[in-house]
Amino acid sequence: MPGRTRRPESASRQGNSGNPAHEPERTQARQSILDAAQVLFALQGFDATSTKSVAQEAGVPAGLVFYYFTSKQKLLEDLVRERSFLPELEQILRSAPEADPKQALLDLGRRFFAVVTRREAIARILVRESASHPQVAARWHEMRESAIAVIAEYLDGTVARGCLRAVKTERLARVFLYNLIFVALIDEAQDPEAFLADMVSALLEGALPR
Amino acid sequence: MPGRTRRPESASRQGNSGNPAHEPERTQARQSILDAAQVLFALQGFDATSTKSVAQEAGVPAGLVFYYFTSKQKLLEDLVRERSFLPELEQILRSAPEADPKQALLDLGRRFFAVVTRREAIARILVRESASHPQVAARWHEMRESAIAVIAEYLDGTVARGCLRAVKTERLARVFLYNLIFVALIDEAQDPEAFLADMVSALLEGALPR
Amino acid sequence: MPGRTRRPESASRQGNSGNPAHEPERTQARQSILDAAQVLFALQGFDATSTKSVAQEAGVPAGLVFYYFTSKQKLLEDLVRERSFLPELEQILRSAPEADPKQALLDLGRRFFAVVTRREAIARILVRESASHPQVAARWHEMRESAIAVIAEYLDGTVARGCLRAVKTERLARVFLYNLIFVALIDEAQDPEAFLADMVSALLEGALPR
Amino acid sequence: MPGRTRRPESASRQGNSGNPAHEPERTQARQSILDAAQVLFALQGFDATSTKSVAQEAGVPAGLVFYYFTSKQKLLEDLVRERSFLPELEQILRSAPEADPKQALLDLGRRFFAVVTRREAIARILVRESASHPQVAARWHEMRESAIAVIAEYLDGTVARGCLRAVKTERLARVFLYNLIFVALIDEAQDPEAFLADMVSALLEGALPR
DNA sequence: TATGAATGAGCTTTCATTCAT
DNA sequence: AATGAATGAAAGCTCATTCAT
Repeated sequence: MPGRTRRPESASRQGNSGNPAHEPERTQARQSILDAAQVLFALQGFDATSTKSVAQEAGVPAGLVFYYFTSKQKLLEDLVRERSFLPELEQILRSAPEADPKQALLDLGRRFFAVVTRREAIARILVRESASHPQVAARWHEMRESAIAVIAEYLDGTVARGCLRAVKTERLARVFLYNLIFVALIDEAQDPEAFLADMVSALLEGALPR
Repeated sequence: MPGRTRRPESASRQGNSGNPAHEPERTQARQSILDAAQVLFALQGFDATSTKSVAQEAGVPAGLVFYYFTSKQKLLEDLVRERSFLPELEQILRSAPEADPKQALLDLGRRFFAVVTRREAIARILVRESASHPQVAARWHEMRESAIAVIAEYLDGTVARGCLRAVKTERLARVFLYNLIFVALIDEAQDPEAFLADMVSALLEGALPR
Repeated sequence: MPGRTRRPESASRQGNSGNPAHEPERTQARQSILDAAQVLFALQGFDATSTKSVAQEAGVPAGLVFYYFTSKQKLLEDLVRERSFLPELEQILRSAPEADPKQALLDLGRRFFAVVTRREAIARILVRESASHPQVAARWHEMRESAIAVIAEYLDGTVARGCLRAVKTERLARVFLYNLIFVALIDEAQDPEAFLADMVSALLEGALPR
Repeated sequence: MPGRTRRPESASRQGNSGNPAHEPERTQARQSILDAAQVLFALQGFDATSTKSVAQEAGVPAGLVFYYFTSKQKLLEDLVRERSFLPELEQILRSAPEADPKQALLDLGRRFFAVVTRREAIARILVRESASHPQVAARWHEMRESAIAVIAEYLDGTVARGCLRAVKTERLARVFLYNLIFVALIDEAQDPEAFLADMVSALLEGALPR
């Protein structure tokens, strides 16, 4: 299981090249540790993952974990800080088409699923460790609220254009996102696409007879 | 903090009388251990709670935990099995009034919040430990699906009476419940009552212009 | 080096028999750990002695050290508390003969050397670890002051009987004890008996011409 | 707290000019390390002080400690060798006035206290680490014996001048010094000046009735 | 000459679990 | 049926030391 060659999504995500290589964030070994921690914390949980197993999975000596991160706790915090997918999420939600609301919401939902799928490990860590780690909870909260703000902003525009009634857009965005999160990370039995379609219909059309 | 006399909600919940009193399930000490585990697992998480601290909080000798539950793992499983609030939840959701849909959904939501608040510890354990413990995940899943079934059943009646359009009631119930769970157990910053009102409006009236 | 059978000075020192054997202080294993700690701390110092080596030298499993003493620090504190030789020292200093002052002081000195030699390990620990451990420093201080008080008390009697000039007896006792301690525990190159004789002469007769 | 610019008493103490400036002993960084080690070893003890913290306190890169001293052990040995205050002590004890014995001893005592106070850190290291480090013990022993020799030499002169009885001057000097050391470095509760006065009186006048 | 990243052995401590009584 | 003393594996973390540059 410990693989020396696999490194999922770290190197590619860094776009800022050109700075001196001795910036700690750029060390190969450090990234390997973050990669390993990401996988193992998501899979087994923070408490059930030993720092030794992280080092092993990363293919580095055990002492290096503490050399780079000081403590296991800080490893987690640095992980959720540096591997946050909030920028990615905001960017992808912002580029929503100005199409009709239904298509737009479906599109937003699919983009959300895409990001969460790509960054599933870190997303699961956020959900799971929030209960024990205030710092993680803060990130998790920030991420939700930011996403809701972006979605609400889009809805505001739609309302302004007369395509939507003057509903409480923040609340609508919240309900929308809660359901996306639930399906993506908590209730895994649901088919995301089908659920998304039905949810969007429900939210747009309402259940009351017209 | 460890109290010898406090035993919140255990004894009263057992309705099965008639069986021999020396059945282990009915032992006072056993119940104390479950009570303590419930509180500590919810507060600190399963991994971060030692069996010793459970025994201490329960006011029983340390060996008794393993006498009654064989292993820490089994203590958790027995806990979520015996302290399930599914019956309570089903009963309270079933007694929904036949009033108009809006009032009914608001009522259902409030009842749900009431049950979850009363059984908060066990609810948090279900959410938190699902990721690591398939047995817990199964209970957690069963609980959601059962509640959704009850709510959908009610909605079916409403549709039959012509008070609601012929929507996919199971999906509507699911969206409804997901949001309740999210607000009750995950996003604690939200005011449940206000959120509930807006969510119900959204689901019933739809966002599209009429 | 680890000996299973050697247990220097513990069992013999306990005179209070008759109490239930499950008093922790009386456990054989616990005493073995204290014995081992006493030897190793004296020999290598507290910091340089691992709890594992203490357990090994005591012939008990490593976990037992923490079962009985909670922490390495507490092991040291319990050690200097339970193995204090203050009572022994006070008793032996009190039984000073009423003979002439010179013989009495020589006698006191020899008794002191005898006690310190018999309890050398713990005495060295007191001296050595005082710098880092306030609790040990407190014991060490208490021991000195108590011994000084006993000696001064004797000198007071001698002064009252006219055998000594009305000197500051507490100071004289202090000077006397400081030298004894120095020779017994710090400057090991000195021959105690010869040093004692000369010191007593000096203190009694004075260096000034008469 | 770690100061880059503070360097208490090192540079000034080196009187040996004329040798090539690139002798390691004269490096600024090397002296900073010795300064830091002196402070930290005295404060926390050798074992409890990490080489990293020494480098940090000295404001030099961690690797430099081993570059200059090879090992932590050797750092200690070089420290007590190079920072010995024996020359200082001998010089100051030698310049004793030829006044009457009482004044002379009081003066010697005060000078001793002055030197030890000024070089307190190194003095504490000598006392504390002697038990574990033979090399340190040797220095500590040498220092005592040298001081005793100087004092005894003075006393010999006094005896020759008829100001003192023909006592064993080496022994008298030893008792005198032991007490000074004890008060200066071990029993910190004592007021040095008052203790000194009483001790000198005791040693000169004797306790026996005249 | 000087540096700081890297290493791994070893430390203290915790804890689920066992078992004699 | 019930207990708590006992165990040892494993955890997080520290640190003297090395070495490529």
